[in-house]
Amino acid sequence: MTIRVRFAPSPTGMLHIGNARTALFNWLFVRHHGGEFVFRIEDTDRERSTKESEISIMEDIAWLGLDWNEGPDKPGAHGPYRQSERTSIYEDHCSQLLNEGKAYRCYCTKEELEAVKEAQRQRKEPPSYPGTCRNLSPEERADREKQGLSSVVRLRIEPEDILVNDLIRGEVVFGSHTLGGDFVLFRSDGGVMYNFAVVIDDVTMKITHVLRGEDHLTNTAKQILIYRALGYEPPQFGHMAMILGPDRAKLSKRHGTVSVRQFKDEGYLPEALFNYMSLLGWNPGDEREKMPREEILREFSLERLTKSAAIFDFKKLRWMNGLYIRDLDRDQLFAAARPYLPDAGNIVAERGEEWLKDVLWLFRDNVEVLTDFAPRVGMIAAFEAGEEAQKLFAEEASQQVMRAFRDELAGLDGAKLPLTTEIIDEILPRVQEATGAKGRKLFMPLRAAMIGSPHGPDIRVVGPMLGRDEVVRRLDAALGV
RNA sequence: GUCCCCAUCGUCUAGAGGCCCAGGACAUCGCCCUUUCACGGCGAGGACAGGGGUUCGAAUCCCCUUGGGGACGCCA
Repeated sequence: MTIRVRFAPSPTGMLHIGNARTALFNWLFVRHHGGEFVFRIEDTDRERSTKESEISIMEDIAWLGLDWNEGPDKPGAHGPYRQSERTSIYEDHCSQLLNEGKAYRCYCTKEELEAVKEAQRQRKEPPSYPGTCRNLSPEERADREKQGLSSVVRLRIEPEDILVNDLIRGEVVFGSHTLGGDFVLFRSDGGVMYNFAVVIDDVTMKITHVLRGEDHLTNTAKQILIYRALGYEPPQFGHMAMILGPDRAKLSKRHGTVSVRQFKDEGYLPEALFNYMSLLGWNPGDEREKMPREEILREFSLERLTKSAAIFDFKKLRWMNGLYIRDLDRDQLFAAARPYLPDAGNIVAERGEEWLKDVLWLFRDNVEVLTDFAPRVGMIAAFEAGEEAQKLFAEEASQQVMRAFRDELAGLDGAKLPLTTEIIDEILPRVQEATGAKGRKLFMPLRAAMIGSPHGPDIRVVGPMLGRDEVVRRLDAALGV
């Protein structure tokens, strides 16, 4: 039997990093075993679901390098793949349960239910549906229907222990009485409830393995009851540990960057995010951390999943992203960084693409995310002196160094141009001798004048990139000429 | 409150009874490389939550306590 997994987000916002990791692990598992990946959209909440987020979620999953065999955009044998298009399937199953007496209609109002719940809270009892409409006689039911009362459909639960045989957690037992009573399958407005839709979808889509977050563990008990009522065989379940924020609470917006789109916008590489996420709750069993996609895929196994929740370490992700940036060759770096340079168009028009590539290459060791390039490139391309540079310029010693260097350059024999590293190496000792400045006293003012910051790349390399005239111009500017 | 899950450095983790007075990585600090910053290299500090068992021997198995998380919707 081929293994089939699914990723089933609800399109109510950007792809969250927790969901992305769920998708990633499903993908790793199924691709490792040569199975099929189903993309399903859980849009039964019509209020909050939007087409835009459906699209953006699929884009982001694809950006991460994950692919799927069936989905809203890839019709297959088990569609449709949007829950909003499957209502008749749910309704049929619901009628079946109603006819068999395994489910029943409940006419309680929200107010009545809320009052019951409140009373239970007062008594420090767990909230639970009291079963008011559980054993309505046919007459009572007809009476309520005649009154035009709206109803929900509830599943009839009997006292029993429900065993969840979890791939990751082992055997977990739930008493059915802890589930909050007969739960709702269909809303009074005719909308299907999550747990019911999921079961029917997973069955009809022939899903064999359900890998999801641990927050669904209690749902699993309910879902097993539904499988049983419907007479279906449940799939294998595996509940993965959660990802937490630095405060140990479920990772959410207030922790900062939590959507894949945001990470992309902030200049993270999909390879880095892929690698980092795969290490949250999984590891290859040895000391490897930076692993290419294929290697992770090859070695992935459910047995190596961690059971405890992991705190998302933004710093470590940044570090790893820096590693991946340094893996890029000159052209790849240019392609990757260009979208993050607001001025790229002008710079290329003015100095050419090769020049920009040189600059990016020069800064690649100083950078952790792609957005780090912009300010650096900006300084060198447009020469905006930063605060530290300004301070240096004000010093008399710096002025002397800059003036001496400027005069040397300005007086350069035309035959010696264009400016090269060798020429600068000839000039530097003379400047040093003339001013008595050496070490950082010598280099920092010159660098600040050239790129706008006392820190950064070797001026012996930057000089030739800018050219003699431009360097002189910048020195003049720094000297206040 | 009830139910469920989890528990090794600040963080991610290795560890499936002796190889562990616990290894790696991020972060932090120091040194080296570098006429700057970074990269890179080397090094330091830093953990088996507590208590009972089981065993010749426990980070590893069992129990309790504590701590953390999750779930208790006519949301998904």
